[in-house]
Amino acid sequence: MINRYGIKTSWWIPRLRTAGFRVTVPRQTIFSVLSKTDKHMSAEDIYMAVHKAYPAIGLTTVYRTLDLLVQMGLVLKFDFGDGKARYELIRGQQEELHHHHLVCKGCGRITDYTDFIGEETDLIEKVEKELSNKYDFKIDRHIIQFYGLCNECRDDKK
Amino acid sequence: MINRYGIKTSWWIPRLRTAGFRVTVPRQTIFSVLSKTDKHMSAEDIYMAVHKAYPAIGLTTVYRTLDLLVQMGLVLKFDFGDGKARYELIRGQQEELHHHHLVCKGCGRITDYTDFIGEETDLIEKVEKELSNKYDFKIDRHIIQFYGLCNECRDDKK
DNA sequence: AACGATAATGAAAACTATTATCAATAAGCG
DNA sequence: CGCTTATTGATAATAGTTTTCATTATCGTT
Repeated sequence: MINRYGIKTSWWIPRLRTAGFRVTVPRQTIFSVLSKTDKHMSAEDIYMAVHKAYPAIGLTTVYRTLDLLVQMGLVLKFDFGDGKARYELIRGQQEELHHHHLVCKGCGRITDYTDFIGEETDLIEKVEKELSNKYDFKIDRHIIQFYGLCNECRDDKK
Repeated sequence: MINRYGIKTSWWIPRLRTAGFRVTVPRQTIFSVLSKTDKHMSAEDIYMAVHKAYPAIGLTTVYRTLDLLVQMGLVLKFDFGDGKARYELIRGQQEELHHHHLVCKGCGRITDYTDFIGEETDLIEKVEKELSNKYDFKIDRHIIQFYGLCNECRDDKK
């Protein structure tokens, strides 16, 4: 379905409404950009993409909307050490809990991986449980990131 | 041994010299601060500690020296999501490769843990190997962090 | 011990990502 | 359609870090 602004309505709209927020053009546009990519975009990236469709939308609003989406639990915010935050739409429950990355230090390319997640998940859960006990911590989130060089950024390939 | 500035000489001094760098008062002072703590200090923290002994040492030099130490592989730089980098002296080889953290989102307290590292290490190595193959990535570093609330920052303790 | 080349330093300015301010705009209810 | 007020966009402000550049200090040589 298309609304009066020519933006496709989405399942998250009712969630916005229910939470007492207004459904606005910027919010729909930003969500739409996130929903159409598998990239790990920065606020600036998203701003530029959004800008193409609606040049009037400002960077401030992009930041505010991203915060909102993170608060609502629809988007994950990551830091890969290059000084800017990256945002990624959550597409499934499993993905929310175990979302691990492979980061190329050369080109900055980020790869989500879901392989070996089963084994990892088991161990992570065990470690979380034991750490919680030993250090009396209530753990609710973890980050696992591998850093290295992708094939494009290596020159050891003869 | 104590040098002419009253600073204890340290094993890393020869490494500095060998790498062609000069041994200076700021560098020794900064290294000394890092070597005497088990905290995860920010550049500002280190600057303030260093400032007590040598008020003339500037923040810029602290940043530069920390970069140098990271480049030399003597210090690890971490990001725990509060907008400032943290630095930690590497004390052993094992520590360099598997250095995992527990971060309290309330007070920001950071705990190094070495428990379960054995099991973790095995799995991490396996995952690294398989990811390297599958995605043709050369992995040389990883980050594992657990986020939650420590006992002090929880109020569910009756 | 003094000299001299130049690496290292410190103060200040510049930079970058992000956040706060505030008047103008527009969503959604009646 | 109009009213209330959440939301927006432009701008300024902030915080951590980096760059610039003239001054200082290290260390091999005298």
